[in-house]
Amino acid sequence: MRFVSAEQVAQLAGVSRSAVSRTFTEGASVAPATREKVLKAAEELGYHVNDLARGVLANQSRLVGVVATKPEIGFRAHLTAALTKALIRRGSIPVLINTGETEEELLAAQKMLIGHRAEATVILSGSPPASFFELAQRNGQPLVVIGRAEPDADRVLAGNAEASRDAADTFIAAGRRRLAVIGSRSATPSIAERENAFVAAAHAAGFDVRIAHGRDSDYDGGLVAARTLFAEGERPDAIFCANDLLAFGAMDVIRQEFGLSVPDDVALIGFDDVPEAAWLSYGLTTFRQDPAAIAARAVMLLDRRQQNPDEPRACERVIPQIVFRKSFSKP
Amino acid sequence: MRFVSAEQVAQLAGVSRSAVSRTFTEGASVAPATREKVLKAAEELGYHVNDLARGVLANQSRLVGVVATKPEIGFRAHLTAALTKALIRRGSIPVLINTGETEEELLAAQKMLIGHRAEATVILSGSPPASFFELAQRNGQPLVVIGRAEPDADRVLAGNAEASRDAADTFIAAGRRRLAVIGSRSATPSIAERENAFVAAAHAAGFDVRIAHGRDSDYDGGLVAARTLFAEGERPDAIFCANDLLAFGAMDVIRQEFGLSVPDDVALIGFDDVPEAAWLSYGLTTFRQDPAAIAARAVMLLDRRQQNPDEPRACERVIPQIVFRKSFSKP
DNA sequence: CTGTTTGCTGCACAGCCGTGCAGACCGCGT
DNA sequence: ACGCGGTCTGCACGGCTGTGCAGCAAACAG
Repeated sequence: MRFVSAEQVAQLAGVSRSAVSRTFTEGASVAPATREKVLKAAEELGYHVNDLARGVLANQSRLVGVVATKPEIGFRAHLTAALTKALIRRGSIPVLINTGETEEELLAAQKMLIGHRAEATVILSGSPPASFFELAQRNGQPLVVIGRAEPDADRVLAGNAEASRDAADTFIAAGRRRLAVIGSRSATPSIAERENAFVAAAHAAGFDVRIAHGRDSDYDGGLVAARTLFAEGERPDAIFCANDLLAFGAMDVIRQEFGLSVPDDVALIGFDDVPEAAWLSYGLTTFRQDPAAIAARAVMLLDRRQQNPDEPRACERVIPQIVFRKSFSKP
Repeated sequence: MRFVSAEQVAQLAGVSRSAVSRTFTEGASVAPATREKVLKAAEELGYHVNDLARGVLANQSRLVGVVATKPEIGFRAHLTAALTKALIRRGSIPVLINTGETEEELLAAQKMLIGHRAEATVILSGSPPASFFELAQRNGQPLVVIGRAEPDADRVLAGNAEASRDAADTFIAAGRRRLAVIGSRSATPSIAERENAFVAAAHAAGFDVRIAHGRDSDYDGGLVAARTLFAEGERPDAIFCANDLLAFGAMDVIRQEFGLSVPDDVALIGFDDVPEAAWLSYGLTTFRQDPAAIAARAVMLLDRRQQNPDEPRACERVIPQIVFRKSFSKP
């Protein structure tokens, strides 16, 4: 099945193909009468300019790759959605590459994107190898990385360290003494940074921190980590969870399996503020990350990079704000 | 910033552009020696075939549009992820159009997709106007609709009616008598179908059904609907919720605001089986929909349609199976 | 009425690629 | 040495588009 081409429209309208092209080009010089004829013929045939061919000519495809692992989970789902929306509003075409963490898969995705001359790639997760950045650079493809301190690309970072320190200080100010932190073994850089910053801040204040890990940074990870924390050793009275999903898992174990009260026996703080954090069953105190704000920064970096390819790498920071709910009240 | 072109590779390798093209074309005839030279030059320059131009030539872009409203919410997040994964595996390039429900926005998205010669469009939500189908048809663009009985397109349907009838029968068989159903005012066809089928089945068995609606089919909608059900009138002892999110909201209101027990005072059944349904706080009995299975059917329909454009519209059904958890035990 | 300006139009080319076709070259048989 | 078959190669074209340039007609000024 063939799409309608400008040639066909030109024939029907009785003009040259150039006239058709000019009709659909902003600011080109066409007589109103011919323009009318062309538009009518186009309408009749259902013609739309072939943006692919236009892109080949102008050397810009308007495609932007969004690379994410498990884009359906937790905060990443919201970030992905916000990003695609922002890209569409900008006139770009978001290509969602839902890939595994494997290096090969990532490189295959990159080949696909470079093959289609994607104008830029935004990376939400996974740990791209050095060759990834090198190839992108050589093809002049701007790269924006979200949530990872990657010096070879523009990046948007959450204030993980600041927030985590804040969490530790607030726990301590509220009189909590037996601190713990829950992270995961398959930690993304963000998760690891939160965990480390919390531990460092607690140590700096003279407190020890028990550390527990789930397999992944999800609900099941929270279950597992909380069970190890409460099954033996000194039970914590305040736990900082590296993201909300971990916190939900932990909270459920604490309440349902150990019969303890949140926040009386154990205070909890999460990270991300996904909508579930406000659900009545949880009421999780957490650090709010605004996906729309992060997406806006990413798009801004993209714009800037495209206008000015040789500028030094930039880094945007979005500082999360704590939102107090039932799982830990303001001291 | 320019991408590397085949011309440049040809020059570096000291061959003609045709040789380069043939090197990267499956099944073309190139001498091993030249192939080697070309590959080496390509590697050195970081060359990748321009799939856009290739697409212009072959009249196929490999782009597939995925149109969804709020792709970050509930089951739709999982469906979107599964679909993009399936498309990538098939060698297609998923373009995620995250659009509002507005007719204009939908048509703008369609123009974008047709302009880029997307080979097909999969629609996950929204109610496209008739002109949408007409334009797609005229441009020979296959359309797959998920979860809506749209006669002008191939479609994948969940067995909403079967499942909802099953829910009613199971409630009744368990001795529940005061039935209710929770839907939403901004109902998608799926939600409405579930609601109606449940009511019809209950009526057929001689039972009345109280109906409550949230604004949207989400957690907040569940809160609002449950409050109206329990604030006045005869309190139900069994509620069928048109999706899991509604069920979570309803369950939280029933337990936390009215101090009732689920499942002792009120039994609940949801729909979708999102991961949260298995969380300890909820343990929701629900109908499992497998996003991967639905995605696979959608891709299958795509394949079939592309091979055989004139075949009559097809309809695939995926029947959900009930998963029993704490919120309502098997009678 | 004539010269000049203005506004459009069509031609041709550029930007990528795949591929039919004819010709070059190599190896081989006689 | 010469013809022949087969493999590869380069040329040129086709598939879409945007745009510089030259030419043409109309409008306008004198």
